[in-house]
Amino acid sequence: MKEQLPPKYIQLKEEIVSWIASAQFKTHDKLPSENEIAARFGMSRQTVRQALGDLEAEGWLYRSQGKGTFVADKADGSSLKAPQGLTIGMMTTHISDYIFPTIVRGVESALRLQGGRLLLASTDNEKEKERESLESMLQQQLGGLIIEPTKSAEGNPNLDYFLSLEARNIPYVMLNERYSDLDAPCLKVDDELGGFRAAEHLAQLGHKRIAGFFKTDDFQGVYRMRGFLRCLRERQLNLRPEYLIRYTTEEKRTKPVEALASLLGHGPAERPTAIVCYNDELAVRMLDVVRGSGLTVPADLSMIGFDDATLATATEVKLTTLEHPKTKMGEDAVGLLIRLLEHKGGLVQDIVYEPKLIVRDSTAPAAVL
Amino acid sequence: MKEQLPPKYIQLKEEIVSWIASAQFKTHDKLPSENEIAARFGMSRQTVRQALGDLEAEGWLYRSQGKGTFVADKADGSSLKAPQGLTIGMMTTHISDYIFPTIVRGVESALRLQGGRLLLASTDNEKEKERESLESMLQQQLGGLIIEPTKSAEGNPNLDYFLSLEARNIPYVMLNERYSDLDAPCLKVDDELGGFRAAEHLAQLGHKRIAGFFKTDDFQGVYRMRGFLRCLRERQLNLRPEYLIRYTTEEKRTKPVEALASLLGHGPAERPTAIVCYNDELAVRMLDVVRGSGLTVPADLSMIGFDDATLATATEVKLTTLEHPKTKMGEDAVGLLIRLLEHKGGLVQDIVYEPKLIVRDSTAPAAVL
DNA sequence: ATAAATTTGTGCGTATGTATC
DNA sequence: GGATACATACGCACAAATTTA
Repeated sequence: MKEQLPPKYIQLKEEIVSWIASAQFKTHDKLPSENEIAARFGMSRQTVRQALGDLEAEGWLYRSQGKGTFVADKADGSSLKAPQGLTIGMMTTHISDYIFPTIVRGVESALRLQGGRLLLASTDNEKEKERESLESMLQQQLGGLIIEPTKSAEGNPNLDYFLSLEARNIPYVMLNERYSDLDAPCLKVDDELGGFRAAEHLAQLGHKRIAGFFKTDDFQGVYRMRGFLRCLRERQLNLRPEYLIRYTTEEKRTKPVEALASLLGHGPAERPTAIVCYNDELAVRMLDVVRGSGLTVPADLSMIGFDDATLATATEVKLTTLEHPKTKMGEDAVGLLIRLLEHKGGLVQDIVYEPKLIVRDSTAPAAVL
Repeated sequence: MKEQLPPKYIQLKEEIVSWIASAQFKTHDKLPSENEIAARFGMSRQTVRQALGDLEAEGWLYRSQGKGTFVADKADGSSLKAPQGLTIGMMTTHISDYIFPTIVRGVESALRLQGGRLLLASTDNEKEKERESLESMLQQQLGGLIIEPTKSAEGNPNLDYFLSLEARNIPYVMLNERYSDLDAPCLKVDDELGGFRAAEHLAQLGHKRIAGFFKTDDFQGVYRMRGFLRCLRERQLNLRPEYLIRYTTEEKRTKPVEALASLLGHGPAERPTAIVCYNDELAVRMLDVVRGSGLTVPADLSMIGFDDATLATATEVKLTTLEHPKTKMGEDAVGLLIRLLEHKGGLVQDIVYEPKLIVRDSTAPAAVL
């Protein structure tokens, strides 16, 4: 069985598109001449011309007799009217987990109203997958990109691709947090305020011994923790060191659960009377821990989560939580992108949502001592 | 002053466009062959090819190896040449709800491994939105389509779009159920078997009075109910008419809940000792009803759901349920599509998954009378 | 300012492969 | 199998626009 390779000119097209997608050649850069490409790839000039001709028709390049071949500016409609309709790319850390599907839903429905299409990819929080998906998406005619940054301590190895987006005048917005080295608008919840309001709610109910569990390998968790700590400080509530548990994504199924079990093992005068959980997903797991310790929520322990996930009302004790815009955030992201597309260059501002407290059954006044 | 004539291939393009504009050649008419045109206009076949190539890129013509060159249907904007890489469209009824995100996730990850892209749309179970999304997707160069049929009693008003897919040799597969008037492979769970196993499990635990709640405006629910009924019949368990509750999507938040509350209002000798719920989403809601009646699961009432959703373990009483392949189904859908793409025309078969019972805490032996 | 070199555009020739009928 | 039609690939020559020496 002979391996069927694609035709040479197709191979060359893919090669050249990858040059553009990876920002090796930016808008209005001059490509090597036809003869040079032919020599380099060991093909005839005619074959090169076929590839270049296709790419020109598809809007990737423009050519000028006597001058050369150049990378087209996809943004200005001169090259070619966008095939039809708008295609928006979206890259989220997780597709199926937690509140992310709800955000995607907002994006999709807002986009459909505009006659647009949604190209969806998941990074699974891995830089490598982010790179693969960026590369794949950039081979298309993208109208814009919505990206939820992949958390990483190692900086931003995919910066090239984002520069390529800018070079091609493709606008992009970020969700939940931003890459610090990129200057694009960001849609986020005021997590510091959320953390503060969570602690404030418990404090107003009379709780003194409040523990906090925060995932601190992303900014969301860090901000929620900051707001939490600020409230305790302002109210001059003492925070025992063992009442603040920080964990990473990898530890999320073990560390906070074990820590709470340990805390609840102490006597009634020692253990916390309320806890703040990084999000509802953790809070739901914590419910099991509390039950496992023979205690009940909220009588023995008040709990508060974040994000108002579906999970928060699936439980027996409906969770008090802080709301997250989810669907609206997705819709707003599309709206923002479209504004950026229309009058590009206009200055852009972040959209920050103020999280409201949703009081349900998992918080109650502290027992009077 | 010498008159400057346009290049030959431009002249030919104008000539051919005039043929189309004057309706000498109509949509899908076959043009003379390249050699014939070359001879007639006294130019080389290469020059003809250049003109035809341009016209094809501009959407006037389409060409088919071995058959000829034809006038394109300008109405469907499908004429532009493909960008690189594989783009798969997916249309699901709901993007954010329940188990659908997990299926999408399987599709996305399998596709990324192939260097492909996922174009996602939601129909929200509305034929109109399905049509919009199909139309939008068809403007792109699609490699294939994964569709979860939108339920409707009114047949399939979007049939022409699917026929258009077939005309363009774009393979598609269906999830969960099929449009009866379309002949495409389908990936589904054996819901009849699932319904049977659910009832069987309860029967083996000694339950005699088993109620069933099924959403019967889709085939999934109908099959689950059939399996449920078959088991009761085979075991000659009497089913009181009021123990079988059928409801529609619109009624899902009210009818089954009220029905269960009513059933549980009867005395211990009258009320059911076990219930089968259409899916885990309903089961979770039912848990609240049971608690509201002052009863406990599984001591007073055994419950079983379907699909092994995330919700099933978020509850205090972890739900016994029947598994659903979810991620694997998504991956398999991509694999099937790629097989169809490679040797299209090969006969294709449905993929049917056998649902396994997952026993957790919501089912227990019936109390001995 | 002119000429030479470079780069794309036009036009044609040949050969071979592959799909269709 | 043979004929036909389009697809791929390479070759050459010259024209036109632009840049460089």
